[in-house]
Amino acid sequence: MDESDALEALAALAQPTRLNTFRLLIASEPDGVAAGELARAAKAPQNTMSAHLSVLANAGLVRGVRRGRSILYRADLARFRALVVFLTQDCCAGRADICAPLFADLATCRNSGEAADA
Amino acid sequence: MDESDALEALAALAQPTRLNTFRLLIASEPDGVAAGELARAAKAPQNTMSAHLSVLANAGLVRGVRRGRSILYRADLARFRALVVFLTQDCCAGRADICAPLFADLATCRNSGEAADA
DNA sequence: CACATAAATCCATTAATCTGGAAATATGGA
DNA sequence: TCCATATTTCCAGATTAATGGATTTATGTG
Repeated sequence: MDESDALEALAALAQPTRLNTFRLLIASEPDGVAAGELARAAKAPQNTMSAHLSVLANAGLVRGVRRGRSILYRADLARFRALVVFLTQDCCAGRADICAPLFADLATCRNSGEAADA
Repeated sequence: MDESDALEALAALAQPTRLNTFRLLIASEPDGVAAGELARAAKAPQNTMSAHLSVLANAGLVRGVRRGRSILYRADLARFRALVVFLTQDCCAGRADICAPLFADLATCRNSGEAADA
């Protein structure tokens, strides 16, 4: 993930329909959702959703594979993580003091998914 | 940080001059950088940079305070962290399995700022 | 006050993005 | 083969974003 990749990913997510679609796809991992169902969920025409999916796919954030007559889209979680890491590296590089509160914030998120554990 | 805030922040960062300016401002915390120096650093005309700073400021990612004749801009780290948390919550909510690799990725970043520690 | 510096605002031009109708392509079934 | 379904591609109009010249506002200095 270089700067150009990050810019493309940020631009892809900086659009309401695409952000919501991507969130839905993350929530739908690892099953994926067909293009038509994504269009219905977003209340958008099929060709409009297709254009949005193309933007997300070009940014590497989603991928579609044909499954019968449908094309099943899935979020690329590794790519998404790479984006988050790219962003956080800006504040972390040699500046853990600045970045530390981020780990505190994320800790809540982390624990919410773990059963009560050490 | 609601969805609308996140969209504005993403759009603000999805532009080369603004992303680089924001990264410079993070690196310059807590001192800040004057608007004119930011324009020089980005090799952009002063009014163009002013427009970009206005976008970043409206997104809450930076803030400018007058210091003599200059206006000193600083990154709003809390807001930036809120954006990262907003993004990661999508994959973390009840799905720690999906999100776990993110913490592994960020751990490198975390340790790079800490002196060898437990 | 007169002048220089720093940044924002105004404005117009250009470029990019969003949107959706219409047509094309791909798959599966009778 | 013929038809229905699912999705993409093509294309054009409408909206929004980026850019930079000229001007204006704000501040500091002599």
